[in-house]
Amino acid sequence: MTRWALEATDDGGARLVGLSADGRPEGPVLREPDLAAAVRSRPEVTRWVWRSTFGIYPRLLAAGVRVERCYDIEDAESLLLAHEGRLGEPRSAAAALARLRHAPVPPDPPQRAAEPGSQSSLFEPGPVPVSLEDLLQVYGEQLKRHEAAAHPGRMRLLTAAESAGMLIACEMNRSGLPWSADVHREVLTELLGERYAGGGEPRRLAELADEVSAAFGRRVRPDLPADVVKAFAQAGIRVKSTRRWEIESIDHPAVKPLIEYKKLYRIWVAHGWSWLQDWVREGRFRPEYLPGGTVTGRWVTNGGGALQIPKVIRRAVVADPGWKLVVADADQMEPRVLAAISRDPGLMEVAGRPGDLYQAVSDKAFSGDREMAKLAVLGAVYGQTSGDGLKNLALLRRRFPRAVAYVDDAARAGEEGRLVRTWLGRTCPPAAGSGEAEEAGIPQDAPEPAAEGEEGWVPGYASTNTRARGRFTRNFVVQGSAADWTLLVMAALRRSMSTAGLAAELVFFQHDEVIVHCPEAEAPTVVEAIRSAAQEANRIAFGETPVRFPFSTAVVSCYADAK
DNA sequence: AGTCCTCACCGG
DNA sequence: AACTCCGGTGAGGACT
Repeated sequence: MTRWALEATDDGGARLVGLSADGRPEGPVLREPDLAAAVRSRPEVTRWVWRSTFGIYPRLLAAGVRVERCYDIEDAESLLLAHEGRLGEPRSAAAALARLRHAPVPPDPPQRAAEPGSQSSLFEPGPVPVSLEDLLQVYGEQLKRHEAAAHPGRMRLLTAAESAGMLIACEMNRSGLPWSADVHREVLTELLGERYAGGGEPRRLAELADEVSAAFGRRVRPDLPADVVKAFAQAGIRVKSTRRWEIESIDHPAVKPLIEYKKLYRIWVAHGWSWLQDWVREGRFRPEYLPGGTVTGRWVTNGGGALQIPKVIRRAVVADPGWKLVVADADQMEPRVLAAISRDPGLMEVAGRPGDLYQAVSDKAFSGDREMAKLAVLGAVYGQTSGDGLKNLALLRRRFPRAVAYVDDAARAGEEGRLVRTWLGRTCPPAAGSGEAEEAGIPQDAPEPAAEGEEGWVPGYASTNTRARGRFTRNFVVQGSAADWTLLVMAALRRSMSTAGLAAELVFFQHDEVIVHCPEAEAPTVVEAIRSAAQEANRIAFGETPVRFPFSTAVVSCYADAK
């Protein structure tokens, strides 16, 4: 393993130095005039240590230089701070350095929102410059902090994996997802009808709005929930909201066109012609991926809604001529992850059988009722607390006691305000008094309300917010450990495709699903690479267990044909 | 005019 | 049968 530290200078050059095994500089800091050339001329370097992947790697990619591995100091700082339970401390390299020197800690620079078509990074370099020498102080300290983690080996794996994720995200941000604007427009016209001049609703939406109004006997705007609720009330039907699941069972002539309107309206506003205009250039949709953008470690995208592409719009994702899309998604990832992290013997055995996992669970505990088994498993993971879920959960607990105890423990830890960690050590911050955690989407304890006041409050039981936090941490250990695992899969897949010298590129990633764009001849190799990456990630993350992580793969020209 | 909130949909 | 977990998105409207 050859490691070098790298800093981009303002004039397009680089300062860089080789590192010893313990992360200390070996020899003098070199100065080179060209950043990309400095990296390209050192193919023996297997890991580049730098302040921020998003701050430097896009420049290398633009010059045609890819790197094998990296270590992202600011990302590692985030993960380490969370692991140490230090919620809300600034994560920048400058802040880390200031803490090291007991100096005033600068706040993080604000995040900039993505603009359509922009190639810029989410995190601009901070306002406080940090020299390469200072950066290496922070790096050395971070290496020590890994050793103080609950499981040092897993923590090292976590920061390495997420650094790999940063490389992959930059590469995907650059390559983009193959997108046929012509097919997209065909789909839109088919669904929505022609657009009227002036940018108003397309024909089909206008017709549906008229049908809704006719059914109510007065002018109703279907895109205004308050208007719809009022219209139903005047028709003698009380509804609390206009959500589809609430109104679809109502016997009223307005319901059918209303539901159709909502579905199409959504496509029009979120993935219509203006989306196409904003986000698709030269046959590629380029969202900005951000690894670890959520508390659980799932990625988010910034702009373009790449993780919410409606199924009907997937017809627009079309491979280049002579190329294919390899679409792969992990089968029942979350219960398999629960088996691996809880080490429940029964669930591991079930997750090691070939074939459908929910069927296997149902054969073992639910007399062959697959739907019931699936609901029970998902209920355990999501914290379902009512209805048939509870009854099914009892059955699940009898057959798979360790698995259910694992998520129950996570829920209790969350309710008690303790730190909760994924398998690799990504940490859910404890409940805190400030509003900071709540802004990050983590349910927080609130002051206990008066006993008489709150509906459903029972003396001696946890408050609504505490229970919400329990559900959150219950889900966190499974969803977050699954995110750990997929990160390792992505890293292994990227490396094996690169080692094999393929032209194949990762072009899409969505929680448990990945798309590789490759020349047709490479497709079988890519399919096999995905299979072995899943195996490798399984072994590295969880060690030797009977649990299997199969992927369903499809080699297609169009994403919509994958399922 | 700009900011924040609610609603309801999309995806996993 | 109910709408539990994690997010992004845009429109409309209330507010400053």
